[in-house]
Amino acid sequence: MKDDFDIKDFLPYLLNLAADASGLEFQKVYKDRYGMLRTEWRVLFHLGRYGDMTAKEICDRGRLHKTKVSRAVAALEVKRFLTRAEIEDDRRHSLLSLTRQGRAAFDDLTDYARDFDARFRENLTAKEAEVLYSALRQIAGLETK
Amino acid sequence: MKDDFDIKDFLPYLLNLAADASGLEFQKVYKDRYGMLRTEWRVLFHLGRYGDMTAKEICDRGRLHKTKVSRAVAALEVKRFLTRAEIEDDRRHSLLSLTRQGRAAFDDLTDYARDFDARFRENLTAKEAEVLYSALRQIAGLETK
DNA sequence: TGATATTAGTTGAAAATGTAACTAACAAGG
DNA sequence: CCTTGTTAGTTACATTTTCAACTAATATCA
Repeated sequence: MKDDFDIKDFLPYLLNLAADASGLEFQKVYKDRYGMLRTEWRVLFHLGRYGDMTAKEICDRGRLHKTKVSRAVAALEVKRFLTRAEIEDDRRHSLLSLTRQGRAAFDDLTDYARDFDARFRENLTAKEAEVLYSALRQIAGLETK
Repeated sequence: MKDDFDIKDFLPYLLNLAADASGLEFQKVYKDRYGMLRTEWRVLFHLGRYGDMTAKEICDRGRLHKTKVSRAVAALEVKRFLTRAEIEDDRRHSLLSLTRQGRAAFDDLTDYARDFDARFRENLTAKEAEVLYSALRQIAGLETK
């Protein structure tokens, strides 16, 4: 029959609902505690986890458009979560580093994220978690690692 | 160790990446073929699949905010994909119905969505698909059906 | 029945996002 | 060097989303 297809089984739709639902709780945390936007949290995370880098590197690693990163970096700078340092031999870009305050926020949010993820995994068997995460990575276009 | 947690394993992040990636191809279809926005497609789908209903019902079923639905309905009406009919005994709301054109767009897009989903499932075993879809439904807060 | 509350839907302003055009610095070939 | 092209990042503008306030219709209940 033709009308048996339901949007609730349509993968992109389901993924969107799940992404929205799962992100809500965490969003409240970085928003309420630090007044950050999603992109700001992502930029903060990349610097905290992988060390100082340029905006370009964040774009590439985080699959973020340069205008988004540019604005997030500017906002994080105003809020004193990061600083920029000119790079001597190429003044087109600069190296971004977390401030002490930025590092503290990163630690706090990362703790929260880790707990959140662990809590979620408790509802799954090891096998299920493996299937879920690996499928998501594949859909997201991340190498299966 | 403290720094072993990676954002790429963080569920909300992974879900967002996957949702974006999976939605891209389909977005092009409803956008290019029918000039629709995401919310417009969703509204169209609900009417096509579940029959005539009010904007309020679409909000509830689709978990959409009323302002989004209001604007989507207005846009779909302008494009002649749906019509409104006053409800006699309660003139606060009206019953929305697809036009012939709206129905045709629904059929076309639904065919596409069904194929898309089938194509994706080909990469998974039955067991894997079951785990993935059921986990997503759970995260999304949909009853396990 | 008349005051108050609730519901469906709309509208306007503010915030966020996406797109394209732009600047400044460097690179490369002649 | 000097024209042309590329790269990093910013800015401006249009489109979307979000939030709060609003209107109109109905419900509630003293």
